[in-house]
Amino acid sequence: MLDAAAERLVAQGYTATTLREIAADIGIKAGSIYHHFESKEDLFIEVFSRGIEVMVDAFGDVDTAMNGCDRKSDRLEAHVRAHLGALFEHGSFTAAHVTAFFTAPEELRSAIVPLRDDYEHRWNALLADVLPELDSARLPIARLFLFGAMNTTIEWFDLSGDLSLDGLANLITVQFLEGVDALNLQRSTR
Amino acid sequence: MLDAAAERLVAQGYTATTLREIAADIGIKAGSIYHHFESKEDLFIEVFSRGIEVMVDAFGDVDTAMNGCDRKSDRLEAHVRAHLGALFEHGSFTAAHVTAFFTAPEELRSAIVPLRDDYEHRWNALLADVLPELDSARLPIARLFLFGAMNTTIEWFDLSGDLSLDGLANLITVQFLEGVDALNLQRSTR
DNA sequence: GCACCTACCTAACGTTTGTTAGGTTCGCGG
DNA sequence: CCGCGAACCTAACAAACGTTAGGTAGGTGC
Repeated sequence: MLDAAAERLVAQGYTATTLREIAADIGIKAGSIYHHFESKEDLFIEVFSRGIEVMVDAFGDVDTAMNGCDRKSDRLEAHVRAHLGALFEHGSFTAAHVTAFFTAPEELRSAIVPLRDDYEHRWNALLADVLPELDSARLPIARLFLFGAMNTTIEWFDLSGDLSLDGLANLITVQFLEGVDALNLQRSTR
Repeated sequence: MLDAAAERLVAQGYTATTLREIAADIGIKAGSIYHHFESKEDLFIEVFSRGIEVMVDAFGDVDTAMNGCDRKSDRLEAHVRAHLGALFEHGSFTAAHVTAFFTAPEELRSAIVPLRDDYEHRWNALLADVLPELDSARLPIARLFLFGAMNTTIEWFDLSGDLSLDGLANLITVQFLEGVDALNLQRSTR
């Protein structure tokens, strides 16, 4: 049911997604939703929260797996890959969060913001470690650039296309670190 | 009235924006809108179209103004600046387009897609000229990275903050061309 | 002064929305 | 076999939506 809600969110946004649609998707009636959630807002708070949860979990997994990693660019790339994985490989929760969060009403958003901040702080810490020479005031901006590149992939990237998620993660990381000119050097990434 | 519609779009998305709200914003009643537009869809087609129009015009202005420009990175930066200008300095049409386009119904979107394609082709041509050494298959991806960085600025950039639009355009261009490490060298851009 | 057009209003229409109260079905524990 | 709670349904509610028909005020041209 949360899955169905997330998929509708991605396709239609918050207001256009009706409880009757979600109910029909899973074969029940709209009124029955209120046996599991107190309101529409309550249901979607859960969906958005899980979207962040997936991202945070993926981030944590990479952190432990990459514990003794020497090359910092590899660590960054692994985290980029994890973020993209959350977007494309773990259901629609994260995708729903990224695309539909700003279509939700204010009250709902403010309940989610603390979770978002937590995830952003992790990335800030990561970037501060990977790029120690970067001015700390400029660090959040660099993160926003990176987030922009990663999150807008939902609007165009196709999992079944020629480019794999690993390849995409590599492209984004290289482009982020060394600029667009370096893209050509990364040909044979699968 | 189109302005009011665009501002509502930015704040609430397509479905959550009602004709009664727009009417109230400009001091008329909802029914009166139908004297100017055939339907809600019709009204927002006009709004989205103007959003692209603003971008295309800004692009064209830079193209003529930068005609005899030698340094290609300067040309690119000027275009980035123009795109950001369309987002922040020319009303809410472009901002509405970027934030709310995917919240609109399919039929409306397909009426706008040709205009979008036109704008994207201009950017592809520009990037092919500025970055001749870049593999042409990778060029659209580079453009999408750049668009991602530029368009997500709506979610965080503040015109009244320390960073100016010129400075932001410079940061994005440098980051795009040379990578995140180069950001530190671009301090004193006001 | 008459006709006409533009811009707006009033008042309603049919539909859809989130939500609720009350009833039904089914399975498990005792 | 009984009781009970979880999961679901039915049927309706008020509110809000896009939309429409018909009417009104003011200005313009003849």
